[in-house]
Amino acid sequence: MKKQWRNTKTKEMVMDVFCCEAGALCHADIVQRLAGKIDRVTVYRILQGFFDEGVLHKISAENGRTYYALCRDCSAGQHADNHAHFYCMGCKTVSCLEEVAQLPQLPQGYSVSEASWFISGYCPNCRAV
Amino acid sequence: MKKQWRNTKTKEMVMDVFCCEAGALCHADIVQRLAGKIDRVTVYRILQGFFDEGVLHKISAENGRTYYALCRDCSAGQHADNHAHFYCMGCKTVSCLEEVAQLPQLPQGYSVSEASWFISGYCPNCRAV
DNA sequence: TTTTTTATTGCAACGCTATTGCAATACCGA
DNA sequence: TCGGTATTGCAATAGCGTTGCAATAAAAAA
Repeated sequence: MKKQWRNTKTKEMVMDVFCCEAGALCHADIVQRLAGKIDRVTVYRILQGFFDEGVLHKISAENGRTYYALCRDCSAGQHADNHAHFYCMGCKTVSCLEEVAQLPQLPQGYSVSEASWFISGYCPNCRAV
Repeated sequence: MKKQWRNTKTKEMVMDVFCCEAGALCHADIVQRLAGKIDRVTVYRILQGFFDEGVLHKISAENGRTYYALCRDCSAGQHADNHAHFYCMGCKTVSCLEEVAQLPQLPQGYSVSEASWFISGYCPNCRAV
């Protein structure tokens, strides 16, 4: 049986952080922005919860950290996380590249459950400097 | 100044493991196969060393672990690691899909330093079961 | 071959990200 | 308002990887 979802102040705070931010955020980002207000373990659980609800999507970065970003183009129920994610080595941020989306063409016999496309480099801003 | 590369028994053992294996291996895989013969820290350093030499390429899996695989299609000096990597949820192995290779088409202004394409699902063997 | 130089190894301790158990607290429906 | 239960905070633990250092061994020099 699925757990009942409950709205709480802590969840609201975390969601606010995401709404004020353009890119993707990792656990440490959230904790830092809400320093002293929420326990770090709670942040882990809330992020996982939002992910389970389909509100955030999850991005495993090369640095071992997990980033989360608001789902924008996800149609009701369907979780469309098939776009690329970009890590800028200049400003050290992770962002979604909605434009870069591609489903892989696998050899015969394979079945795909998830695909992630992770790119690192410099974003237009940092490259110019 | 670059360090001098030295051939040792331990490195040979690690390389043998890769040569006997089709897919990619993570640190724990190597340690397990060489249980009691090499220290775990040494394995980390040897893997990093082989990577620096361009003999192995590195794969960051979604599970947070780092896998390594022999470079096969890499022409001299050039490290061509632009193919996709596949994690089979059945046999829990990581393999290289040399056939699935694609350079990302990024929006104007971005510069790419690295790109990784990670797919999980079921391989032909495990799917059939 | 013997000596010298220095890369490499093993061991112990540490760092970072994330998870689990549990008692106390706060939501939400009745 | 009340009661069941999801949620929170705290402490402890787990997993993967790194660092420091003394001892060892490979390759170059004598």
